[in-house]
Parts: sequence; C-alpha cells; structure tokens
Amino acid sequence: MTTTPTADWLRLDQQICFSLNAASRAFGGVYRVVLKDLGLTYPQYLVMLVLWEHGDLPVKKLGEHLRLDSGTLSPLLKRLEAAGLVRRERSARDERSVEVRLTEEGAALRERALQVPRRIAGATGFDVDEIRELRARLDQLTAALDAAALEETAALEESAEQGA
Amino acid sequence: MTTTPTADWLRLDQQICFSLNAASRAFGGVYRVVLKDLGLTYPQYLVMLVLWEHGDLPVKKLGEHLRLDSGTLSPLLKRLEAAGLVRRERSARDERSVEVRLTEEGAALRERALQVPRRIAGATGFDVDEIRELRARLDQLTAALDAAALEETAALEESAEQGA
DNA sequence: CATCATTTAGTTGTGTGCAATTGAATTGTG
DNA sequence: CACAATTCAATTGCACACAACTAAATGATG
Repeated sequence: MTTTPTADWLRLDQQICFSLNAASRAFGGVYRVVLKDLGLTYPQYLVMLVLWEHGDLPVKKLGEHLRLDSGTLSPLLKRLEAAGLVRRERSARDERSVEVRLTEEGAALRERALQVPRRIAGATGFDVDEIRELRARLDQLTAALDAAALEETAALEESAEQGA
Repeated sequence: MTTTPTADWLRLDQQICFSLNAASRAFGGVYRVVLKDLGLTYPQYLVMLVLWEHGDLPVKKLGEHLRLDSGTLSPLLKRLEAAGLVRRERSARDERSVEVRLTEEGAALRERALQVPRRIAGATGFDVDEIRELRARLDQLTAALDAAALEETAALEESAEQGA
C-alpha cells in the first residue's frame, strides 16, 4: 500500500486547483478572442445566454442562474445597458425588483452569437460526449465543494458563538 | 443519426463553460474559508506553494509557473511583502530582475499550510485517482484551448495586416 | 563603441468576483 | 394598522486578471 507523504500533498494540491484555474482562464482567453466581434466579455456573454434562453428576468433570477450576486451583476448590467443590449426597469408589481429586458439590438445579437459555441467547441478538441462527461464531473465537484463550504462556514460560526 | 439544432448549441455552450466557471469559483469559495486561518487569498496561496516547492524565484519564473503576468503579480507580491511573508530584491546579476525570497515567517507558514490540501481534498469528495484523472482531463483541455487561442490570435493579426 | 531590439517589472485602466453595508419595498405578526 | 423581519438591488472596498504602456537594463549588431 502506497501512502503519500504529507509534504507531497502540497504539490498535489497545487496541481489540481491550479489545473482548474488554468483551464478556466484558458477558456476565458479563447472566449475573449471569439467574443471580441460581438463586443462582449465572457461574463457578459453568459448573461446574454441566460436572457436569450429564458427571456426577461429580474436581477435576482439572473444571479441564481449564474451564481452571481448584485455586487457583480449591477455594474455588469449597467455596461450592457450602456451598450444598448438590455434595459433595466423597476418592476411595477414589486418595486424592489429590477427587470432586465433584451432590447431589439440585444435580441438581434443572438444571430451573430450562434457561431460562437461551435468555434469554442472546436477549440476544446473534445467531442460532444467528452464535453458532456467533463461537465458532469465538474458539476459533481461543484456540488461537493458547495456543500463543504457550507459545513466549513457553519463550523466557523459555531466556534465563533462559543467565543461569544 | 441525431443532429443538434444550431440554436441548442447556445444552451450546450452555456453549460460547459458555465460548469467550469462554477467549479473554479466553488473551489475558490472553499479555499477562501480554509485559507482564512493563514491570512492568505487563494492566488497568494498558489504563489506560496510555488515558493515552498522551488525556493526563491524571480518574478518572471514565478509568472511562468502560475501563468500570471507582472500586472497581476506585482501588487500581489507587494501584499505578501507587506504581510512579512516574502522579500523582493533586485538581482545583482541582472538588475531588471526581482528575486522573490521567502522570509523566515513565510517559510514557517508552510507547516500550518500542510493541513490545507487534506481539507480541500476532503471537500471535493473525490479520491486521489479521481482527482488525478480530472486533472489530466483539464490539462488536456487547457493545452487545446491555448493552442486554439494562438491560432485565433494569429488569424486576427493576419486579417489586420491585410487591412494595413 | 553606438544604436537598436529585447527582456523584465512596474503602472494604469477596465472588468469581474465577493463580502459587507445601505436603503427602499414587502411580508409576516400581533 | 403598526412594526419587526425579510427581500432585493445598489454601493463600497478589496483582490485578482489581463491588455496596453512605460522605464530601466541587457544583449546583439554593425
């Protein structure tokens, strides 16, 4: 049986978190080039994808789809509005809520965006099944990490309460 | 034979890039909690990992290990220096270069960091082999994306030259 | 040796990402 | 109805990422 020396865990740790980070940034790099045509950044593209798929949404719902809070979305949406792709309107039913609506121009941009996924998929060198499998793996990882983060946070708060 | 409608590619695209993004940020969330003890952010921890493994390095080499440029590293290293974990010293041999050296305190921090990888690995819910396989997959993806980014950039510059 | 190209850090500006706070609007409870 | 708790977006402050640029030092070339 092969046990891993404690010190080597530091190297393994470096490798896995680094790999994920690197892949994420490499993805960002390709998107940056491909999306330059559309005048979008990668996070902005993600917002547009959600709006194209689900239609107009309040900021809150948008954030749930994207795992982003208003601290990130507010300035991002302002830039999309400045670019003429979306409008932000206070909901009449609930004035706390802000509806994000596609403009004509924003809706029209979808046509030009249709070419993006194919170029990205091509860049990965993965076929559809490989992408699907990797995605499942990553989603599993994310779920586990989120659950663990909750536990860690709960544990922290518990020890904080003991101090109080 | 099942062909995927073009419009559906947008949804698939959303899913794979989003999954990677989400996993990366979920990782960051767990690291944020775990590293709070050490007073490090996640990118700062990556820098310390490289220094612990390779010893003192010039900023350039550090950037190659981490795929980060001076625009990111300079302010980050200043914060590590302010925290007393590293020193930055102009190289005597080549005064363009800045050597990043661990302080006593920085080197000592390694002891406390030894517990981090195990906590992270536990949080993933993956065993060593699964981590290794995922890492290989991600590195493969990163390599493909980097190569594709180079091609895209080259193509852009080509068309730019035609315009000139 | 003088000059030009390259290398290396640093700086600036833009755009996320997230914690913490604020303030307005809504909901739940008595 | 009054009032406390909650919800939602926005804002503030901090820390990356990265492109573009600057400045200093080095190396290469004629």
